[in-house]
Amino acid sequence: MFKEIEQKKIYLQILEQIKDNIIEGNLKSGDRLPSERQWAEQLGVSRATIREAVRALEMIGLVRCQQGEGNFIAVDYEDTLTQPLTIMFWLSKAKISQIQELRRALETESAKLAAKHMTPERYEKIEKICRAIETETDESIRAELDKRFHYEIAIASENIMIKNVLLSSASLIEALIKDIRIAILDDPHRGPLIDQQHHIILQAFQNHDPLKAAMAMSQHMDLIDDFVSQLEPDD
Amino acid sequence: MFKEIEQKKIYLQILEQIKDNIIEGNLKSGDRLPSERQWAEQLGVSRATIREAVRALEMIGLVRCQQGEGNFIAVDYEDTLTQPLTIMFWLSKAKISQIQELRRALETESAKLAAKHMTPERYEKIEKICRAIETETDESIRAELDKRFHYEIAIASENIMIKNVLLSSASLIEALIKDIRIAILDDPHRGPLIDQQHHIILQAFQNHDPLKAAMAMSQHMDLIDDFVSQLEPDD
DNA sequence: ACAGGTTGGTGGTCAGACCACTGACCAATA
DNA sequence: TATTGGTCAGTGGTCTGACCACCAACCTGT
Repeated sequence: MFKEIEQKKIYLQILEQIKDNIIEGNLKSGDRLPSERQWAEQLGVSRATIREAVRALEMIGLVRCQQGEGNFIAVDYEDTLTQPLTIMFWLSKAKISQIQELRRALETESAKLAAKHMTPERYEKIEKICRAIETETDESIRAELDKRFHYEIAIASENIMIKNVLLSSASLIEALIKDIRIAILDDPHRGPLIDQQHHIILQAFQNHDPLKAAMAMSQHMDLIDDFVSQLEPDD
Repeated sequence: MFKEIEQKKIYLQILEQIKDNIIEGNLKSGDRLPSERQWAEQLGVSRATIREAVRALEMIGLVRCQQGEGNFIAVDYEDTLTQPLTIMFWLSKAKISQIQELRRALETESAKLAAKHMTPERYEKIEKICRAIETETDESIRAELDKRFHYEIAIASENIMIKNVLLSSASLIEALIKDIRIAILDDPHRGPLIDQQHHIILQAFQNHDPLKAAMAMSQHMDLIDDFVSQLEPDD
């Protein structure tokens, strides 16, 4: 008979407005938001309310706050999920191996899509990184290159959702196991094997063979699985 | 020589405290937080600051705020990612097919892990849902059962990270395409095919065959892929 | 031309106030 | 007695106005 009257919290309304403005193109990465005082006046709300909205937006990585300078739309949304994912990890008392399984799922799908959409330019870029890994001797640089290898594949997947979730989970793992890449790359048993696996993945890319790329990446992930389960035995 | 002095924003310090308290077991799902006034006094900060922290926590689904009642730790963290994922989707102007690809990656891995860890009790539960789907005629109930089918598999995967990301992306898709399940299930061509696919998945579970489960689920996802790409043609 | 301080604007925090809402208690009523 | 409706204390939601720390840009005297 009577409709329920529902008053959305103001900060959610502000979020809506920002979303709409971004979709319409009025607001884009790096843009500066109105100053809090000015904005509050425009919207007819108090500064405290604006600040609550800004705080919520900052939490999910959409807004970057710089004291004395202003509030800005984030330059990229890659880290939008890192914070929430980290929280979720702690709260649900998950184990590192579970994130690794998550990463495996995304990494293989990412490789699959990358093989599907691979372009000569991107292939060359990734292959160059691969070659650099083989010749580099400094372990921390090798680790950095390995990171870029996966990063470029994620880009080449042309799926921004997978890319972002993948990067977030990867950085969560790295935050939990400091220098995990170095530890894995540096093992003399694994080193050559990794280079070989990289080559198989590359080859799958070159042949636009999604299935083979996925399988190769999955085997590549096995290495990391082993490493993780080794330092985090099953209960 | 000298370390940079960094004054973390207060709301981040509060987040840290909550995290620690949860990890130590002092704070658990559904628990009530101190009232804002009381809490502010305890921590020696103003209520506005407390509120900014609460707002940030609410945004990522960790805290539920009920006017006149109090602030509570969320009963589950399943929705921790839904909001950020939704924002990310809008901001990066992603396409629905990209979320679907994300979901595919997680759904197949979820099935794989579920087959690995399947117990008789869980199998029975899932099989029961499957049978109910076949006999049910009301399409909206069928859709609800289908949702539970996937939900139980996610639970059976025993990977809470994958489960939560999966559920978030699934609910994002459903938010974007209202009644997508009904639309897919209701197609007379697809109906029997779906039941058949469910059976294959079940069988893989029964045989503890991760690979087969993953493949079956992947084929199951093909159906949804088709549906999505049909109403969202490539650019 | 330049090193110095000044100044206006920004976000960060605070204190105190009022409103809307909830739940529990209690009195009046049928 | 059982139900209704009011009261009240406590909660989150919002507002106001103030002060601080910080930054960038503009002076200003050398």
